[in-house]
Amino acid sequence: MSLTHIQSFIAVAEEGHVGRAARRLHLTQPPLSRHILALEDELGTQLFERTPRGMRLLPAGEAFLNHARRILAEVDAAVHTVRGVARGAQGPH
Amino acid sequence: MSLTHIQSFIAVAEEGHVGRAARRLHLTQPPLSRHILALEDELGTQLFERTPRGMRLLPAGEAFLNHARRILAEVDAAVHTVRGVARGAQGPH
DNA sequence: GCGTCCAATGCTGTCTCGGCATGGAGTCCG
DNA sequence: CGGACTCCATGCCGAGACAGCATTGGACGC
Repeated sequence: MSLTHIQSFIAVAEEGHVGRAARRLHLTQPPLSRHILALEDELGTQLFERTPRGMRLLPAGEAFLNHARRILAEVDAAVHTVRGVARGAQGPH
Repeated sequence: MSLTHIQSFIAVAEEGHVGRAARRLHLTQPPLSRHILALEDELGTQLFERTPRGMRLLPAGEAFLNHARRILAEVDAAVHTVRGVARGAQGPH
């Protein structure tokens, strides 16, 4: 499980389509497909239903999506907070 | 920025010592030291003060520690939630 | 000053990972 | 039917990342 995998998952969930998600992430389809498979393997359950049209979220996937977004948001908040603290402690003299 | 780096950061912050943190993570000291340096580089500020005794958190590091713990906790929650949903949707027939 | 203890760095082998090419399943239309 | 099309999955390979070993460099304490 890595932040990259989580990002890939969100993109696929939102696009419903591995190929489109790949373009959005400036990646190609095979590695992205493997990210999803790796996640499903690690979590021990399928997150998507494979349809001829693309990928549809399963209930487990819906649940994971909520957490996934929160994780990335928290990472983002961490970066901004730290930069703010650093600026505050060092910037204004 | 990766979950591994975040985990490394927490261990060093809690141990105040790269070597001890390395043992705790079943890792050696050099890669762990590089994890911290990579984080500091990415965040654009130092997180620790290097003392002859080890590593002491700077204010930016304290701020990051809070977020870091929340990130890992959220990841953990995600895993458990998904496993729970999968169990619920599949286990009881 | 010398031994000790710490993190940082140089280097190397291995493993990961992304991209290319291809496979295989399902669907639609003629 | 059958061929074309659209998906995701997989085999393969080369580049880059990363852990570990060995060593350096700096700071204390005696």
